[in-house]
Amino acid sequence: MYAAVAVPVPVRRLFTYLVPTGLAAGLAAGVRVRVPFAGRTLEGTVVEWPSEAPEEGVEIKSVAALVRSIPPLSASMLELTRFVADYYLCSWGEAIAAAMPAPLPGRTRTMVRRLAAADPAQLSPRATARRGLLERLGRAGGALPLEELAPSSRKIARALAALGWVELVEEELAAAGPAVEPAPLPPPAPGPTPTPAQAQVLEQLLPALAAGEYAPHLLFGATGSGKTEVYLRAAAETLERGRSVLYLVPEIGLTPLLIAKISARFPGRTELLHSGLPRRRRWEAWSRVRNGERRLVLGTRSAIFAPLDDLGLIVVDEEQDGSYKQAETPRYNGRDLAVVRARSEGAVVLFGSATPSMETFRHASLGRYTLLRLGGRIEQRPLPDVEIVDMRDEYRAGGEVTAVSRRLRERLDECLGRGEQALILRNRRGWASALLCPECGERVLCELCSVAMTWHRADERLRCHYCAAEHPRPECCPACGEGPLRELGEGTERVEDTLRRDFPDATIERMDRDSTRRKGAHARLLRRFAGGEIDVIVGTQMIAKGHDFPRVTLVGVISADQSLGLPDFRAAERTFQLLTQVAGRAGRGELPGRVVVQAFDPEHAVLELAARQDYEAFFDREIRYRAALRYPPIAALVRIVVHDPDEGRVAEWAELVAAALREEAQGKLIVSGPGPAPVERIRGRYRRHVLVRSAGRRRLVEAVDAAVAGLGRRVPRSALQVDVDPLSVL
DNA sequence: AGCACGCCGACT
DNA sequence: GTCGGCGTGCTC
Repeated sequence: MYAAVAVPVPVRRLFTYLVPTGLAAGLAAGVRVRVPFAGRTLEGTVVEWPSEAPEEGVEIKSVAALVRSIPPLSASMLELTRFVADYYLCSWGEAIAAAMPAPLPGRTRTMVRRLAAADPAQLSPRATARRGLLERLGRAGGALPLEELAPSSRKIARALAALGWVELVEEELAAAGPAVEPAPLPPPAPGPTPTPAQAQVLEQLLPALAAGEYAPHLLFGATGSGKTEVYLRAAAETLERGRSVLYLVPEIGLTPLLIAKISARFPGRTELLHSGLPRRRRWEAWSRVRNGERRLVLGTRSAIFAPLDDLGLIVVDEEQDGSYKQAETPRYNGRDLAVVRARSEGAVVLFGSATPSMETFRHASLGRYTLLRLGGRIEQRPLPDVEIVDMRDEYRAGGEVTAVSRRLRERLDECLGRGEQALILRNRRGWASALLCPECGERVLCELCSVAMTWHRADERLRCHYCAAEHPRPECCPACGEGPLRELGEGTERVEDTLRRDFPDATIERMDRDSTRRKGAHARLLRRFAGGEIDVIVGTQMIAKGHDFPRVTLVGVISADQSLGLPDFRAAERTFQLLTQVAGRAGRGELPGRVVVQAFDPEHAVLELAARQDYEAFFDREIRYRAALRYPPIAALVRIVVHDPDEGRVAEWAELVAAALREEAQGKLIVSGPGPAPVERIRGRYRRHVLVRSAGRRRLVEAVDAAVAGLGRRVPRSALQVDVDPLSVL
């Protein structure tokens, strides 16, 4: 009897194992097994039952053990992970690995045990490493776990095992699983009465939930329009009908209020699932869901794989958020998988956004998704009044020009005078974005990446934002030796400093990745702001997400048009979303809001559309641009990055990749490149990319798969990153 | 990915 | 002769 096993290695195929008679009874599709693989033992998943052995020439090994502590994957989860493997072009084993919590270390381990025959005295006097290991084993009572040895010592252990001096044995560790006794569940709490707008949307949504069939919806409503209550009502309805609910959010850290709200509303039914949980907790949570003890999962991207059965509803809040896309293999998009999963399970999908992705809004406008419009802000609060400031006027006016315009200063003055609060968005960390040599015109670049290093004055370090490189500020230009260096571009630190000078009596704090690095710092900052201890927060895009601050009446945006210049087809979309989101922070309470947007190109259509908060006009404009250039969502896109420390090899391999794709394309795909990636070098690796586009996504992915497979040995697979539906091409 | 295998240079 | 460093190619 044979089993086809998916193992977590980047090889897009299954491996066949013999099933020992003793294990045959417990084996079924979806069961975890330990199998010998290339000299080690891996945990894999049985996915198929081939009736015959693979052809000649390979020694078929046997399944080593059945892992009983992990419940088998359900048929629908096998189907979903298989889809991930075939669509995002990774191995099935990698897809399964992404779908489950990371293995707990020490369920089983390999021990190196010294055998009686081992006598260090018989070793050659030069075999110091071997003798050392034998002696170390002796001191440790004869055995050590292989995983505790350094890689070089592992090699020696294997050599000694081949000589018969030590043996490698699998040791089972006691799997401590706390027994959970099911408690009777308290009834769900009633929520607030829906507003008329919410009630109207629910009137359309509830019949879809009652039908119990696949039905995608887009809940389109401004920040503060009350989308959360619609999600919760839909969840209550689904649970009521005995089906389970999956509620996805971009980042769990931003949702403490939501967590509290959901647990209060559905006591005892909710499970939190995200990669920030400690491994053990993650396994416990996963098991509770798998066992059916919890029927509502709130989680981030990877929770799309939550082992819920009879799924009736998937909520994807802030569906446009880039966090739904995984940056590493498998590069899946949780939002897109929501559709795949809902379709196969007959569930309702509810996407929510004030600024939907171009993809989702297009589906809605073509009628593929039901568009649910959630009108006006709660209690009919008006949209904020937006002013666009032309920064060129600041220079024309003469005098000292800082990142904070005269208009923004006036507005801040008024705002603080009324005892209200303000948020200032500057989407760039640090003090100065670059240090420039006035003599030779060079900027201080990272040694490993083709980007300028950022000056962080707070801790006096020059940092690369692409790799870990950092060093003190050079006295003079590293290129020509002249000095001193000039500061270019103002980041959050500098803006914070400027504001402190301009408003010495106000309490001003900064919120960016640097100031929130320490655990709890982010929450503490927000708490102080909510409590009125802070008047102004200056920060990066993280200030635009989550949280409702009723006393914020002013939002300022510094260099709003900067991100429009990025060489990325989504630059306008991202800028529009960020501006709309941050503008939505102004005037959420009783007080009216005001937004000051500073730009060097104030007439840019995207800024004007964002100022009017006119999403649909933005969509119509942007979709025409995407159509003209054949970019998503009009065409499907796959990006292949070739990267390696050797520039020549990258160029050569990228040509091979492009040639293979053109061969495969047969004129039916658009193959662009190869060309340098906009960031040409990261961490010492040169990068060139090829973009492939096509109207039909299935055909596109199959062609890329065939082309990459056809490259065989000519291009090492590890030098390629294949990104299906990339969010950015930088 | 990560492991074995094989070839090379350093060291004894 | 060993040993270990690194490039290549395979893993049931």
